Amino acid sequence: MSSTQPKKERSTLSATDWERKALEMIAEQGVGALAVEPLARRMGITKGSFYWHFPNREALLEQALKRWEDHDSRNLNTALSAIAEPRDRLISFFRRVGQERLTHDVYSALCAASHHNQVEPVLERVAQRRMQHIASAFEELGFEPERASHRARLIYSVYLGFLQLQRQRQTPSLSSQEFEAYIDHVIATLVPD
Amino acid sequence: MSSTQPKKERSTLSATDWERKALEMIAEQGVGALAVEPLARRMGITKGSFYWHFPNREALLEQALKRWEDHDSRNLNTALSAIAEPRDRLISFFRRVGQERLTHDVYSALCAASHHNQVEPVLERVAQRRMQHIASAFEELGFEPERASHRARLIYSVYLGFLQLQRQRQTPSLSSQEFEAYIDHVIATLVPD
DNA sequence: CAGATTCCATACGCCAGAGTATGGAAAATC
DNA sequence: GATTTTCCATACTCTGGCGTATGGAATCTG
Repeated sequence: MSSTQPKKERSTLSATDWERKALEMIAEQGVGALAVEPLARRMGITKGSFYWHFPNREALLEQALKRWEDHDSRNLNTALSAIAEPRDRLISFFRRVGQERLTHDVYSALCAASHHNQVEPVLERVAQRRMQHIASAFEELGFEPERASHRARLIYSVYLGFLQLQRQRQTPSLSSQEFEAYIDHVIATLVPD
Repeated sequence: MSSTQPKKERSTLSATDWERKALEMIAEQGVGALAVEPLARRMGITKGSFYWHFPNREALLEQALKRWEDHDSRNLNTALSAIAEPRDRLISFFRRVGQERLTHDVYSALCAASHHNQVEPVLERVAQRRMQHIASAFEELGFEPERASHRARLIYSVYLGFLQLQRQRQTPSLSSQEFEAYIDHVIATLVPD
């Protein structure tokens, strides 16, 4: 499928096409399932193409992870600058769990592969950035630094645990009102009025 | 089968020996790394032995998981009956994170493999039991059922998120006072006085 | 002590995925 | 329009783990 729209008849693939599909596979089946031949099959092509664009499997994963991390990082910054009120920022953090499905699924899959050499540093940076984001919101709310960082770690743990329960299919569907009630309880418990 | 200690010179292996080593491997390297030949090498033996005790790899994993789950289930019940005061039960839940290292590491590894066919049902049952345990403690504290189950889910998420951060080596060492301060914050925030 | 049983070693066949080598068709370039 | 470049197909080799087949030594049993 031509992602751009010049009249190409042979519709050739680019490296970023591979990276995007790679992220899809990671989201659906995990990092371990990201194999060259299955991925090629899924794209209706053979691995001859793959090894023209990438030196090896490792390079693909590297690029895909970078792409994902960059996207996530930008997301965080725009979300941070969009909402002035720190309390609203925190609330939006919880409510945002339902949005950006692919991004969250990828993150969830990465968490499940946290021991992987290439995944580990990515997870570390992302978690650090996000927790920092939350902690500074609490500082704006008047928490002293240590207390703010504790609360940030606590809240981020809640998020990670939620992803885990979601992987286990032990969480109410995101659109249900059972879910809404739970979120309300979380906010009431963890975000000061 | 004498798993007792009669004077045996040839020191033959039993199925439970394999299961125990399997749990060690899972704890250290994850479910995916539980392979027959590497496991046999690790035990200083060949897989000829393995396939005498088990029909296949799947059976080993099944047995090992059952062993782990039974152990965990007993642990929960004794912990439940040992402490009368519900508030103390909750606090002990958090403080217990440092103990029973192997059991926790196994659970953490299982979480990382939550999509695995054989692992999934185990995780589901274990999480259900534990959350139920927490929820009933909150009911004893006067929470109405829905609120109690919400709080239980929240607390269990904190625990799961903690395990995740631990896998990422982004958690202060369990013996540090930084960790103690964090635990205190968690208890103060989530457990009513 | 002869035979049966238990436990393990060795040697195989099988399969999936990684990476390589090479060729070829289409498109771009001159 | 001839050549070069781009992109992909095909056909290999190689590696690691699964499962099987068979034999052999130790141990138990009658």
